[in-house]
Amino acid sequence: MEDHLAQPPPDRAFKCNIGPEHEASAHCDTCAARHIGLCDAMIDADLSQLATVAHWCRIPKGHIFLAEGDPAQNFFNLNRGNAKLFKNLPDGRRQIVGFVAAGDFIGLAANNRYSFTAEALTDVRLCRFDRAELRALFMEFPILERRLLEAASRELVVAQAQMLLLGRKSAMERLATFLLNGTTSQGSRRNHTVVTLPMPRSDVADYLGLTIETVSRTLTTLKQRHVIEISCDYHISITDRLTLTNLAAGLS
Amino acid sequence: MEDHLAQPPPDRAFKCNIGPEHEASAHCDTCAARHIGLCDAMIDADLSQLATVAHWCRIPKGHIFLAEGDPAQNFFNLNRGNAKLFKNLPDGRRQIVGFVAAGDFIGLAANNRYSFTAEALTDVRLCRFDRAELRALFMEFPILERRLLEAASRELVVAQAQMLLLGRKSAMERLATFLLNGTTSQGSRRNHTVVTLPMPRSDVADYLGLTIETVSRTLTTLKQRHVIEISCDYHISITDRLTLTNLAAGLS
DNA sequence: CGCATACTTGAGCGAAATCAAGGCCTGTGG
DNA sequence: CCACAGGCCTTGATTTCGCTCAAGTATGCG
Repeated sequence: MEDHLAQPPPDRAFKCNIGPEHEASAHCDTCAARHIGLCDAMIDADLSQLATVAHWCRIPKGHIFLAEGDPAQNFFNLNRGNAKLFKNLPDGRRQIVGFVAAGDFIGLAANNRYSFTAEALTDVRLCRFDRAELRALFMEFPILERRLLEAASRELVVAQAQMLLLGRKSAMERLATFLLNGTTSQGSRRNHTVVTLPMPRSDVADYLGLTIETVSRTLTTLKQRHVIEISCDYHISITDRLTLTNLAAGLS
Repeated sequence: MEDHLAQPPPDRAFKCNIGPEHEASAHCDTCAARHIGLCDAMIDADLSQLATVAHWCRIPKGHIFLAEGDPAQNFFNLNRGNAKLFKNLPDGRRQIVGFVAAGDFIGLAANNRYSFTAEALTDVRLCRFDRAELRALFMEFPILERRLLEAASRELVVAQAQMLLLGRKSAMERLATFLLNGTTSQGSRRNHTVVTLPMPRSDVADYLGLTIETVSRTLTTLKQRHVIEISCDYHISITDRLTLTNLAAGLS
């Protein structure tokens, strides 16, 4: 009956990797320019100014680089790889609140302290921005703020769709929705679209508010109904998109 | 088996109330200045410029003033009253993604089209801003964008907490969390805090991803355990905050 | 080879949904 | 004034979907 709530997750010793000792060496100009999504807007501006506040770092797979409750000092832009963002309950239950891919920002949803923990799903490269320094830069390049506002708006839309999923959809509807979402970003041809999951079943379960057993059983059912095919655990091909779409909306 | 998804909700005829015919009459200077939360920041600026793009309107209780799927042309700041924001599934299942009170923005979570429907819980007064006009104003007052970014960040934090609730918490934990959240904004003294719910049980259920029966049963249990007292349906007083806090975290 | 990790499958259970009935309040109309 | 209808809430009985517990299988690695 002890209070686990305020405790940091177990294996965040790695956090030192984005501490001062690793970052003084190399500012990431290309990353800063390319991945903060401002190439076009700042084409005439002095990009070196942005580069001065951007520091790159690499996070190995499985490591936590940002913990719920920590002071929100940094702001990240994921450059390469995938990461998951999650919240925990004292007894270990976990909810993944989002997955991030290349180009995504991490830390928008932070005022004083981070509201979630971030863990690398693959080896990850990211740009770190000090929030205070970035804020100073906002003065000079207000367009920066606009981009972040747009990103936050998109995240809010996604979050609301996820609330509908978690609050009202059945296990089958959740899986169908999840699989379809995985295709939109990766060339959505009619049929035989391949969804690549960069995460194990346990993360799918924690994202959809289910258990791994239910995820597994539901995927098996979809397989038996010839809606999907599972080549290996991380590659699922959609063979009947129409049925999957109907299932996602709860129409069958 | 028809497609209800794209259809607007039934009773949004009222939307005309925020159409051109009602708004030419009175620009809401005080509202624009006071409620966009910029008094301090724009103290030296020409507030009339903001007022030129702000139009007030009144929405009677129960009416929908913004529908999921509609082009996101406007942006609102709620001035008085309460509203609920929700998403529907084709078969009628509903998820409330948020409640808004005085001072809150509506429409941050919109890129091209609104991602939810908004309905007045009480008589509502709000400021409407045309997004295009507002965007022009951003050029002059970049601080505006900063405020919106901060608001969006806060909303994201709340949304993520709600995902944890919907995905992983039990009915009792959901209700306890909900009641406690209701107190933070309204003077949270130790005990005997009164939570005023501006919405019926059905909305609580739709917000927490439960049925009205489960909400009712759970509240009854809390009453029987002397954790809360229900004077009337819309006024719940918390008599044992410690127990409620433990219940919210799943500790008992 | 043994072990660990991840996934699948089955049996049984339980929390919340569903179905159904009844109470309480408000407003309306005879 | 009462009768009645319609919301809204509560309570009870039953069902069900997904969870828990428990094997069992496949794959990768030292």
